[in-house]
Amino acid sequence: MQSARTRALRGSSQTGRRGGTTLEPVTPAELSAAVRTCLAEAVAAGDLSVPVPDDVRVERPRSREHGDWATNVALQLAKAAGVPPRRIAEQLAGRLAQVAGVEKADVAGPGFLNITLDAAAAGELARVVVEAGRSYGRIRTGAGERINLEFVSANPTGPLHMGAVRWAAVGDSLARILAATGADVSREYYFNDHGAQIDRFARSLLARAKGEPPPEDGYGGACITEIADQVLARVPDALAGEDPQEVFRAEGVDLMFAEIKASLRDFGVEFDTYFHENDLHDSGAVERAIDRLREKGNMYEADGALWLRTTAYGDDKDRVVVKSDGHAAYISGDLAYYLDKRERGFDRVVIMLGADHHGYVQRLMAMCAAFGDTPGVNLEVLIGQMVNLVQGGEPVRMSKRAGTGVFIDDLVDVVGVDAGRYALVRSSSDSNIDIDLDLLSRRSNDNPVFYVQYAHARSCGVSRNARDLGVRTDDGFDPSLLDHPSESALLAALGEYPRVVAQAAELREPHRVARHLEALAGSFHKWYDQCRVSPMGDEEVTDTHRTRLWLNEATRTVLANGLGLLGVGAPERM
RNA sequence: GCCCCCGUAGCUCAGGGGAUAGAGCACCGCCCUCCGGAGGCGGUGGCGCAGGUUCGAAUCCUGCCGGGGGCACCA
Repeated sequence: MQSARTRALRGSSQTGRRGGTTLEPVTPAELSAAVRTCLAEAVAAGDLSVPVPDDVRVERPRSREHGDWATNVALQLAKAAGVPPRRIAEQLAGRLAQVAGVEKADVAGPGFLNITLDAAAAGELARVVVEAGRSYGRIRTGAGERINLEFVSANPTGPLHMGAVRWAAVGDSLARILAATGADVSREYYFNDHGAQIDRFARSLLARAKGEPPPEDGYGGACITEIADQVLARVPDALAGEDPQEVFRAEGVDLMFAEIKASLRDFGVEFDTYFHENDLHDSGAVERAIDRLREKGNMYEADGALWLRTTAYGDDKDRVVVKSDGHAAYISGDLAYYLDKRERGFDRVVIMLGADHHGYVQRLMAMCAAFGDTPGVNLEVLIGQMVNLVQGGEPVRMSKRAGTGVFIDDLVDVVGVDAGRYALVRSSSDSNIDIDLDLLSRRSNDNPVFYVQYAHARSCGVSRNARDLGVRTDDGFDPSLLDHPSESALLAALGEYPRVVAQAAELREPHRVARHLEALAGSFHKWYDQCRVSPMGDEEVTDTHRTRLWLNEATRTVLANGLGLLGVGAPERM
């Protein structure tokens, strides 16, 4: 009987399993659809009178005893329908048990529906994953969206400190995840080369070149010395010219920017566009944005300054756009920049900012509305919390002014790109995170990236070994043989992966991918410990070996795809 | 004073209303006769406090306490 089922599955696969009308539910999404269909049938048959939800959540229960998958849909519907939850669940259970591939459906507790798939249906997922390969986990939930994702955008007055590095890791990963949902994503760096802090930077360089102490409001540190020296090397008579500060400004910003770009590239982060703030002021874009807002009736003059009426859109006070001295205020650049992005065709303008800028969110949203756009849709501002440096349990103060702190290249030098990126991306951006300098300097392996990377390397090793011993995936795939509890758990983790990607994209939370990979790696290590892929000694190669090799390949695929979304390498050996 | 984020195991952090709250590190004890022990198994140990909503709250709401970050005609 089992072999008949297996043959049927193989047959259906060859004729295009995914195109069939009587699909066995293999992925959680398919199972969810099956539950919904059963519900609709029960309603149509008059056995139940409840609204049928568009989406039924099917989840992996915490405990194995509760089956492979579970849904609380009966509990959700009970109140509105005025029907006891267990009765709804019982109706569903009866119908669901008839669905091909479902071994049993049990009602538990107040009205949970616990579903157990037969091993063949669950194991079929291994084939789905392997055949999809790199595209497993690439979904279509974001198809058609044009997203401009701006992140880092640090001022070119020094190297990138840990806070900026966090956004480099998180932003780049988010871009990869959004792209995996089918969205057209453009990475952008707003290069702030206009305004007073650049003047301070220039004065600081000039002072250092002259051997004078840094200006009161200026920057210090080794970096300033380096840049000043490089400017002098590039322009030997920089101090002799008519406007030495201008030379140091232009050359210094140029050098600093090149250094930042190089560091980011070494960190695996490349931007599609580096946008210079100066261009907005030079091109007349600022004036155009102001004109646009004036047409909308949102500008007014008072006290010799030009104001944007942001209070009309939820801000707590109006904002000065052109100061009474005639200079453009900082926000003027943001007005023009936002308009520019929209005119370049982006539906969604997403900006990642550190918590020290959160007070700016309200006026940005007001600005978006003042243009006639919809805040939260056309403009989204993601606020991430700060990185704290800790040494010996004590906080370490960072100061850009003084040139102290830990910078991107320091991190890469000490722990490498993979461990650095992973450590920064595995936590929610809503949390402050602590980076312990002692841990970094000890080069210890307690970064969970190794746990995940090792799982990938191990699966590569398993694959190499099995193939050396003559195990092939060409034939012999019999998913009903994947019936060990550790295989069921591993298959479940593989099956959840696409939804994790979708959720990470929707919530803009890349850490969910990292956490899921850790869970997947855990399931894999357990499986490895309990189920051999390669034959032992002079043992014959059987379908069990071959089928397990499929599962091994499927795991390796998902680990590699997931690490790819984090911008972390998936080594074949460690 | 007002606004945002956080408070979960000794430490660093997960847990977008669900069943017995998890992982890594640290600590204790096991597993090397075969696919890599950077692993597996077992143990110790926790939701800041008080109310509320709910059949059900770490999760949602309110207040308090504690930590972090903000509240410019600075950028």
